[in-house]
Amino acid sequence: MTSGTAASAVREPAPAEGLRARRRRQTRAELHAATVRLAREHGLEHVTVEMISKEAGVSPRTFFNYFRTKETALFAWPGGLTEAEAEQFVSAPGRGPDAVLRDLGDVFATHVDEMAPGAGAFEDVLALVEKVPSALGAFLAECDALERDLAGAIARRTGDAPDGQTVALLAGIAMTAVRNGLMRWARDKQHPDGPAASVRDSFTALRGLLAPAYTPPATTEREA
Amino acid sequence: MTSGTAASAVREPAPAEGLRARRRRQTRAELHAATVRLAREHGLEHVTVEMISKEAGVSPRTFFNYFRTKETALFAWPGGLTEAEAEQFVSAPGRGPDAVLRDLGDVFATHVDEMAPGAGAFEDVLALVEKVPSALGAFLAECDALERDLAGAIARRTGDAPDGQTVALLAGIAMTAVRNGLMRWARDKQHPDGPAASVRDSFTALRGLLAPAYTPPATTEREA
DNA sequence: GCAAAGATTGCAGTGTGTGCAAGAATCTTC
DNA sequence: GAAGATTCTTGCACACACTGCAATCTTTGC
Repeated sequence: MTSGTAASAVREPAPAEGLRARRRRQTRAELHAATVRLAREHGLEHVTVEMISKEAGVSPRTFFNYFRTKETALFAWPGGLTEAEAEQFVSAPGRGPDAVLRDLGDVFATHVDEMAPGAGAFEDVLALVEKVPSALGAFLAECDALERDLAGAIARRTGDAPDGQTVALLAGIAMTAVRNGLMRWARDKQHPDGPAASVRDSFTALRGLLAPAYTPPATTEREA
Repeated sequence: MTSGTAASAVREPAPAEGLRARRRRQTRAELHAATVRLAREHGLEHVTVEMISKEAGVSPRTFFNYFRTKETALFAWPGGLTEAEAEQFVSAPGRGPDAVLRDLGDVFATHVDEMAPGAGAFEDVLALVEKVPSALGAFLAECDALERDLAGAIARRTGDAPDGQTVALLAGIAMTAVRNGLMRWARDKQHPDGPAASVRDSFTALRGLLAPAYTPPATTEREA
């Protein structure tokens, strides 16, 4: 898959991404995939870095050029949101908490959707997070990094200082909803529609919880 | 410090706590203290389990009978709230989100206050959490455990199911405020009153954020 | 082409974390 | 109080995680 057939420059003049960067991205993805696959099969505690790197076709030493630990290799989602996702969110109208949370629900729902195409591996990773303490720590650290990114985006949208208290709290609350949605889905599988629906559900519940006076109008509708 | 002078049984009939449990609790505390002290002095990455155990007067092997890793030894706060704290919170009046969050602010403010008597070590540990990735993971995992405990208490108070969505979200939001208060205090040292005041502040900001229609009475001195 | 920059790898070495079994301290029961 | 059951400590051995260094090879920029 994705192999051979060096496509002659038809539509891809490789603008800023050299061959080097491409390969690097690829081996990283391969290491991640190998980690998840093996953890799924044998349980993370019985998977060694040696196995992973062999499975991915690189040396054990190389593994550590890509991931600090076995656990961090479980999570491949990029450091934060896409350029596009962030831009869309930032430039959306409304800067009150409710509007921000509404849009964040959308953003993360689509984000999760794109992130879990097969969803098979995603599911297993989340199950692992609940089971293995070290995996939990890595997962939460990853969430924390995402939260910081998120705070930046929120600040850009509301015009607040990036390190302000309000911004940080909003980001934290949003990530709480994301985690809640993901974990509930992984545990109860109560949303056959997939994790994205579960995340969206958590955001809805969150907004309902926060402003009982408001009771936002049935979601769905975009405010001008 | 804390050495010698085996106090003859004057006022301590040791009702339900045997000598064994007492010693166990003590060496645990000593290992924790040694870890923090050494990490503060040399930086966590340069502290080995061997150093810690030597400092605490036990064998390296014994260290692992108490803590799974070096990092977890940084955090000594017990698994959750005190019996008393929990009881008081559970039986307080009001079961809406705002009332719950208000009381949780109080609970955690006092909890943090009791936890950080000297506050010297506490401060360093939080600074470490921001600096060392592995420490961050351990810290967040610890917070997660506390969050689960908290969910139980909230459920007892509101009468909801302990694993319900609303309960989980409330607990997550509350822990977000706690973390925010602690980290902001450790970073900016903007609250000379100590971490408890900072945590309280975060809860106030959170409640103000959630229900803008409410605008809880006063308590805010400053605005961003 | 050629030189700078970057990636992979082997090797050696430190440190983490676990299973096991022997020994010492504490608790139980009579 | 003394024997016996628990529990804690510790040393030992071992697998594995992770790092620094230096050699080698590939990509890149000129």
